[in-house]
Amino acid sequence: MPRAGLTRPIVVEQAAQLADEHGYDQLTLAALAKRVGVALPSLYKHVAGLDALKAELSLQAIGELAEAMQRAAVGRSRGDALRAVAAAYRAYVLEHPGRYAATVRVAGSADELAAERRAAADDAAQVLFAVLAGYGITGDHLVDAARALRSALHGFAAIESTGGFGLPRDIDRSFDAMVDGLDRALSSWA
Amino acid sequence: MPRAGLTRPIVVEQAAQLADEHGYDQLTLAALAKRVGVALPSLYKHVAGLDALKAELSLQAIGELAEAMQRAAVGRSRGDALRAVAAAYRAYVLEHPGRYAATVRVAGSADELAAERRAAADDAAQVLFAVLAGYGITGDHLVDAARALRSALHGFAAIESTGGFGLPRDIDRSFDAMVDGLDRALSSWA
DNA sequence: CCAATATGCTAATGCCATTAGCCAATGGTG
DNA sequence: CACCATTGGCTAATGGCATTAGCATATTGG
Repeated sequence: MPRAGLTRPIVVEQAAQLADEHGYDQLTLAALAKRVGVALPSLYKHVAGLDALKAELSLQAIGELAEAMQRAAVGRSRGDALRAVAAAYRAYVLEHPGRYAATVRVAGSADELAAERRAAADDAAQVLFAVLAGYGITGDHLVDAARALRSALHGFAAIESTGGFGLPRDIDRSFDAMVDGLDRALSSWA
Repeated sequence: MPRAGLTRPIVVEQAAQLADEHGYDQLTLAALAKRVGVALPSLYKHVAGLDALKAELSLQAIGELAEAMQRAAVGRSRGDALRAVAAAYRAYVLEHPGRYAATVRVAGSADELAAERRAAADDAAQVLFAVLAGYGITGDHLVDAARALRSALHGFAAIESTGGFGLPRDIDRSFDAMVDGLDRALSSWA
């Protein structure tokens, strides 16, 4: 029997594409095995199981998102930085809904990768902190502002990517309005 | 064999409690059957299956949340109304994380209850619209503002209820800071 | 070229959802 | 009070998915 030539990175990447295309809840070892042309148990040569695969995917996605935000922020400040980072965040979620869903893990999942995942999440947080520092926000207020910003971005993206905005009003405009509102709120934060 | 005396409302309520106590992803017909002291297939006499049960639960939860928001809003306006509704929203999610998770359904799920669910979601939206009207926001801007408000509330609640806020900073204070920021943003919306 | 390792496979187990079909409890009616 | 239709429970059987065990064949380093 000829080999399929799978590797751990290939398996994770295929899982990411499968999740993006068909939804995170459709990410199953059976579907993944079919996609890569291999019998289901063969996947266990590359990943430790479904949970481990999801943990791996989560780590990768958080890293990708952090990097996208970082790229967007470089060379900008205040409103420009905020708008660019917000747009990058939203774009990532729309392009990679399955991966993004994977980033939402119950904290305290004590898997192998928990520490790495925390580190990647920290990278993303640092980008937000840098943007907020441009508004002159410091100390505890910085944490408050980062949480508010993250909440808004996550909430909007989560609702949009599940089709939760029912009304006909253009969603791009609503997003711009929200980011403008964030800019005003941050300009007089504390 | 003595009867367990189940009814459809009892089954749904027990499912809600199970989801709140052990997590929405732990809501399974097997676990529910064990909880109510009945063999798994017996549940099919009351609900059409797991998906139907989840749809039912979603509908109930959206209704409960809308009602909580409505009660909080009555007799208040602007900042007072905003703060009360936001607090009620957050409290509902923290008290009923499993139910809240059920409210997040991919739109276009063409189940029997889709229309009723839309109606319940509309009730909730009306509360937000009423609050925002107090800020003098109208027309398309009203939709934008409602989406921003909903995004912030949903995002914060979703992150908090999964333990996603890592840093030690007090979460209550962060929530208050976010709501204050929303108040400022809405006071100069468009 | 050969041996060690890596990568694939089939078979077997267990959990969950679903359907079919049976039987007993319940409640209304003559 | 007895009868019977309905209702709500059950067991058995099926099928999907995850996981583990054990086997066989490619690949690769020496």
